[in-house]
Amino acid sequence: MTEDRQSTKCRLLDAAESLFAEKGFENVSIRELAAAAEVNVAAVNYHFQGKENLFHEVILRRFVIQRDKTLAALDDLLTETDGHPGVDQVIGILVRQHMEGALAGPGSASFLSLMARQMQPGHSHMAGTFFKEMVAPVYGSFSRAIIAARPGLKQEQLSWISASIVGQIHHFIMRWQKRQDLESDPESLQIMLRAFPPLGFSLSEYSEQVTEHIIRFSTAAIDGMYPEVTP
Amino acid sequence: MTEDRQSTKCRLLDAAESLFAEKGFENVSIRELAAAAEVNVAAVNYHFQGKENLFHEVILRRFVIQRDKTLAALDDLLTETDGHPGVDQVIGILVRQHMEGALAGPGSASFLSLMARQMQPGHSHMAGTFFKEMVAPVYGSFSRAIIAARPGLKQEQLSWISASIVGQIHHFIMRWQKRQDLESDPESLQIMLRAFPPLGFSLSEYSEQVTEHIIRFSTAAIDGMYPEVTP
DNA sequence: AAACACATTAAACAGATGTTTGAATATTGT
DNA sequence: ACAATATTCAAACATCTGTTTAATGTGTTT
Repeated sequence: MTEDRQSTKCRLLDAAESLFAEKGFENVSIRELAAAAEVNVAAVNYHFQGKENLFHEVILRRFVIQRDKTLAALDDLLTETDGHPGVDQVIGILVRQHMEGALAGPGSASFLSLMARQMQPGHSHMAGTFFKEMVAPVYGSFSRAIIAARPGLKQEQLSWISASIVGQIHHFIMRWQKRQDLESDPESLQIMLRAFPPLGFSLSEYSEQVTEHIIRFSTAAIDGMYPEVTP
Repeated sequence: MTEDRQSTKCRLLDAAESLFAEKGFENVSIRELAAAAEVNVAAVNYHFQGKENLFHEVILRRFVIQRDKTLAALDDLLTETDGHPGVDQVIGILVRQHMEGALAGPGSASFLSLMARQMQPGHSHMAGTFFKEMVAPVYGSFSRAIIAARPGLKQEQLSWISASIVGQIHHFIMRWQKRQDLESDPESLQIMLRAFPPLGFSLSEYSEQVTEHIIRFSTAAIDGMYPEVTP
């Protein structure tokens, strides 16, 4: 049946995404995967020709979703603002899209965990696809939006700015994920909360606060480094 | 012999640090480790009571070195400036210490690679030690130095600022490491270089440019968000 | 020199790993 | 309804994993 044919493949992809994000590629056995997806152990080799390939398809699928969502959101902003968005609005979209994809998704922490693992040595075969399909389009669209907001900015200045912004985003996401890991170690958790109080709130509050901070921090930096030339 | 007793242990630690940073904990077998260190396979269990423990000792050793270097550098700055450093100087020290530790070390990419792996799920038992021995002291000293530079800043504002700075540092280091991985894939490398030209330079030039950018970006942000109250 | 604790060694261990097999079952096209 | 194709399944495969063993070597102490 056509529906079932996708069913096992799809159940495998879902289970894999969740498990890989949670425990890491090397720490998930095919048998564990098969059990979680309620399929036979041979299914992963039958449908994906190996564990490695399954991993590739998992992150590719998630990347495409994330990319399209971000591109659409940037597009919407440009039309809504008649091509003249604010820097804060553009940055806000980038932050929110990443936060949602990383902390909301099915299984709570899927996208950025996967991406972090993808970034590790040993998985560099996927790096090419990742840059071509994910980084390049999103970065291009983001750059155009920022330039629409600040026509004076040069390409190289933009490279630095976006790197600083993305770096902050990933770091704040990582902090939340680490916070979750430390639930089992109350003493360490307390130390972490003392050093970074915002982690004491709920996920949605944390997301809001982080978003607002990155926007304020980054726009202030941009304004300070490259003052807007308003005639 | 006393000298040799340390020799195998030390060779094992060195080999482990390099291999773990390069390939990741799970992707290095004890036999591989033993071969690299030119010791017997049983040595790691004899001296470290297991692979996991060896990993702990490896990152603990590196963390202590890194922590002490950073604390000393911050201390020096405070005495040199009679307790009144500039924000840019304080940030500069944090950035430079991280860049050196991450990109210079023996085996080229040791410290931050290890730290990134340590941050992964499954190694949370070390997270407690990490926060108590590494994050807390460095963050405390860094905070005091920043407050010495900007007496008006509140603790919570400091939390956000330092998170943004550390996030940038880690991200720029990660970019350089990923750039190295892509040497074998010229096409992807070219895409990466087009999106982020600074990676086209040498490591030392990259470090300098990154340091300068983070300092400028972050001080501009701080100045913009929390204007200095100069009477 | 004998006794001692420590270190190194090659070999073996038990278990988990990814993958393959070949038969059984289900789905499809005609 | 029948043949052809696609999928599922339990079992077996070879290999690699971390760890242990028991024997041998090494330097120090008595």
